[in-house]
Amino acid sequence: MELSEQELVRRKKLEEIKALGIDPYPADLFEVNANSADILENYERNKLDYKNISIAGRIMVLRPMGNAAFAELQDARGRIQIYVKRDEICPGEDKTMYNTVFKKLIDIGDIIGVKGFVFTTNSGTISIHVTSFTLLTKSVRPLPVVKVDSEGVAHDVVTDPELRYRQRYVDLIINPEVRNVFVQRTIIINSMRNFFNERGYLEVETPIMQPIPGGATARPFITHHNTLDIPLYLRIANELYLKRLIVGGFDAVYEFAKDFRNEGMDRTHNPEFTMMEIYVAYKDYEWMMQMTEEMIEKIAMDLYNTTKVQCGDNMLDFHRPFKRISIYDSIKEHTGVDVSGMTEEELKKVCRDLKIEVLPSMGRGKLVDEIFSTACEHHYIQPTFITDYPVEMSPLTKKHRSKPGLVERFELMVNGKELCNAYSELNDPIDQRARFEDQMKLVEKGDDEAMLIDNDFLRALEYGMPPTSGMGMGIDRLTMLMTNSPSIQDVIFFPQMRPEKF
RNA sequence: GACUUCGUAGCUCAGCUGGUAGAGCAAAAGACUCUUAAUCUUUGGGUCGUGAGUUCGAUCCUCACCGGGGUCACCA
Repeated sequence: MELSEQELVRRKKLEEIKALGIDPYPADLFEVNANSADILENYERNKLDYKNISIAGRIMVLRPMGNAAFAELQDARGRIQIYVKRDEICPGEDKTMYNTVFKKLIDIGDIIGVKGFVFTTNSGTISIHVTSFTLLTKSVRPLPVVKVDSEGVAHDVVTDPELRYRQRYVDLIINPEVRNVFVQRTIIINSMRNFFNERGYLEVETPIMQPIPGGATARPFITHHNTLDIPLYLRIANELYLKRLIVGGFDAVYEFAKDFRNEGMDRTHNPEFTMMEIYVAYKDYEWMMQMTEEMIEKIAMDLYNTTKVQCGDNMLDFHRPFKRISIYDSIKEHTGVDVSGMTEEELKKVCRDLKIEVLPSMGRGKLVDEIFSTACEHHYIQPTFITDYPVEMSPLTKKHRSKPGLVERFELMVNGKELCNAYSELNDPIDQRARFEDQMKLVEKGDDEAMLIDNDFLRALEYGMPPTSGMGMGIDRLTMLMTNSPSIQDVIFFPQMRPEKF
């Protein structure tokens, strides 16, 4: 690997630092008793508390001016200006620490610790007057420099997605709003977790490697266990395992699950993604709809203290209750066609009229799903529950209590996209076996994503699962909505990419 | 997987109907003890993504490949 001019210079500085007897990567802890945000917020009110502070961070800007210098230090909470005066840090005859170490050997990107006191400069900037500093880490690779002018306009912002996603650490250092998106992601997850825990629901963990990939229709990743000498699949969902736990007697379980689907990647799909699934016994999908809207409203409040969230050009409002419409009514509303009583052939004609490609492997359920996706889905900007799907596209869902041919299922649409999927869970083991067998027929027709029979799951249902409602929500997509991020890559720290060549 | 578009200094970007490249920041040397996109003087830094072809000559045109983005397909 050939080094650039600047990398060579920094390595040379590293040697000079060592030659001066300074360890560029010291082992000693550096005691920190302050942070940038706290100082900027509270110094004016509480000046006495900031006479003797110790703070550490990365140097982002250097403004040397002869025998004094200003610099900006970035810590986990923000940035603060420091003021380094030669005769202050070098009170004696030996001015090496300032003239050589600080002015010549310290670079943008280096991590230092400083001790001193807070003051306000003549031009009104709260700053740290440094009395001593310690090099904590020498950086040997030049950091992209983004400068912000007095009007707050950033210059030379690094927007190159390749650099941002491959070197997320750099993205996080130089683009402060990126950190915030990920902090908000964690707030969302914590908000959800608190919501469930307050209700006494149990957070659990279930297998990621599964012998039969079930609970969803998707192509799985396959791996191999050497000792057992069997194929194992990375889970596409954890639904069937959580339901086994309901059979086992837990009355409410949930899991934030990493799921894996071996399919295309785009702005809304990453091969590994996070899904929250929850199952609550003795409830139905009507109850689950209410819980879902309550939970999402709370998440918005926890994030922004309002139910209104800007997302692209749309102002979303998560104020309860959300609108509800059945999938057939929705199709009727947006196409003028009543598909509720149609046969497979009639549905295929509707698809062709809407210029939807019809494949032989498509059954009734798939056709209705295609019609809805094409003609209706994008209309639902404000949160809307779509309810009562055809039985053919919902093999794990209980048949509707009053509408023949339908199941008790809802999906929540927001900003024209599906955000969650939920239903009254099918707990009739005989019916469940028949549904699996129908899925096998789809497999024979060429549908390589249809579900496989899970005999152990059926055995569990035979022991009896109480009436249960379950719901799954895409955490990445929820975070995209809530943080106004147009790409899933902006809400996953390390999105999947083709390996880089070095 | 298909189509489309992009790849020039550490970073952000110019450039050329084809004559082997410029700026700002960053870097180096010097000046400067309240700067804040600090300023001033000087200097260095590039096999123009990789490979092939066309041409007297390619960063520019053609093809292939590598990597990224977008649209579509598949899906959540």
